[in-house]
Amino acid sequence: MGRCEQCLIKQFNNLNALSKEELSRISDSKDIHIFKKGEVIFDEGKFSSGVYCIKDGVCKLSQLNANGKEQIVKFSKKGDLIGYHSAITHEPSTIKVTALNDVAACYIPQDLIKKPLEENPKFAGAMFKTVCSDLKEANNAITNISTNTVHQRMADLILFLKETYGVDNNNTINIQLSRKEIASSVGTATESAIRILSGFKKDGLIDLDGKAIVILDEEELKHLAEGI
Amino acid sequence: MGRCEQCLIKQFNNLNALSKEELSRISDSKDIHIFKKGEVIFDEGKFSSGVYCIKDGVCKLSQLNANGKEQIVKFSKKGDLIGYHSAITHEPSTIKVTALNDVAACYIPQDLIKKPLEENPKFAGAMFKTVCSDLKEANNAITNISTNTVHQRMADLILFLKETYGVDNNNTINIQLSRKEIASSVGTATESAIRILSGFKKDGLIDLDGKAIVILDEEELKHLAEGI
DNA sequence: CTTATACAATGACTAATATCATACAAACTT
DNA sequence: AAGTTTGTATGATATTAGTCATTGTATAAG
Repeated sequence: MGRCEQCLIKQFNNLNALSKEELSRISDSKDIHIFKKGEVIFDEGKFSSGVYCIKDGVCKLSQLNANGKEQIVKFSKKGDLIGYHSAITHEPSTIKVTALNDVAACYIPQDLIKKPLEENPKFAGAMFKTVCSDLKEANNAITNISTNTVHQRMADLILFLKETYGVDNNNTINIQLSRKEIASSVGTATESAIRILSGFKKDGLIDLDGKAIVILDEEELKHLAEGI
Repeated sequence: MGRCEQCLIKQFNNLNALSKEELSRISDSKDIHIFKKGEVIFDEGKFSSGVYCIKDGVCKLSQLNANGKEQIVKFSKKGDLIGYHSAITHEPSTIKVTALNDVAACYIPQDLIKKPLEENPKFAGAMFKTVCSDLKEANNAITNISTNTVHQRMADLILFLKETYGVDNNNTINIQLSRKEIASSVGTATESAIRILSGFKKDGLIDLDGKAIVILDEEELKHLAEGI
């Protein structure tokens, strides 16, 4: 198994703020896991004894409301550290993390994150900025959901997915979500999500091939997202 | 002007994790401000060169969407540190902070916060946990707004205001918001907010006297908030 | 290969919420 | 005090989005 010291993933996260010794200690204890599409990595309400560093694949971070309706609050990116909140505060996790495709992730026992967080100001500062940035995004999501229409948010999601996961040379977005997941991210009913996607296709904004979404008219999607 | 070392407000925030020296340095440079009701303390898009420690009064933290519609993302509590994100990252503020009543706040130049954040692990850790907690709340708000009805969110807001700011011996909530602000917090149109409040009054859940809200049936409000 | 199960699509209908219009009351202005 | 602006309230209507029902279509399981 590869060593953290050589791992290129840490270019994408805060682990590159760690010292050689700290990294080496993590490397000695870490454990690589492969999660199959659909597998739950962390569950809401459970305690986590460590943190996952996402090497490959994409996860959804979601919450259930009182009626069991799911809301996706975030999609992970390569390098994301997952589950640090619960590991640090010793509170049960408030989010559920599920693999959207096959995910390779390194499990890091909580102590090896907590210690540098207390002792390494560079790492602590980087983590602090990351959480601040997540908070900023969450606030934007609140404003987006409550002041924009479902159409706008759908256009916004499509653009976000392109921005975050890229497209192939066919302009097909490099991540496939079910209609239900799209609905849970936008914050609408599955049928509404399907209808809006069909509408976008009819209007020539996108093309749909099963779960694959092809972007045809990015400019118009941007206009839509801005409510013009 | 009082010294931070003696200030009781820091029982409510992370400044009590600072050393005597750090506190003393802040005390030497701090500056107490009084903001009148309605005054803007920080504006969205502006850079902030420091942090405010709220001693007294309540602020709303809000964002404007593309069409100029306001969304309140948070209400401040006594002791809250406001504006640290912008001060630390040197990015323009993504939120606007407005006094909802007369607010007394101590201005602390950013360096006196940034330095302890880098050098004092206890303070850094406390701040980290605070942001994590804010993030958790923001995620809950996302789920709440997109999966619950306006009625539920209104009941939820009323209970939150009671919980956070308390009631007098008449069961009147100790903070007064305009109907527009209530709507901006719940994420609905002002008319809808007014209609729902009138409905709650008609159903004997609350009483309304101008901007004052009297809680009459807390149990039923809780049921409503949970969607029962 | 066939059956079972989950997912996608669409129509019909209903419910929730926003918008527009108007009236009145309260709070400032001059 | 009269006028102006801002906030509150409510009805009528339009729009949006959710729910229920049905059909077709993949995908998985036996």
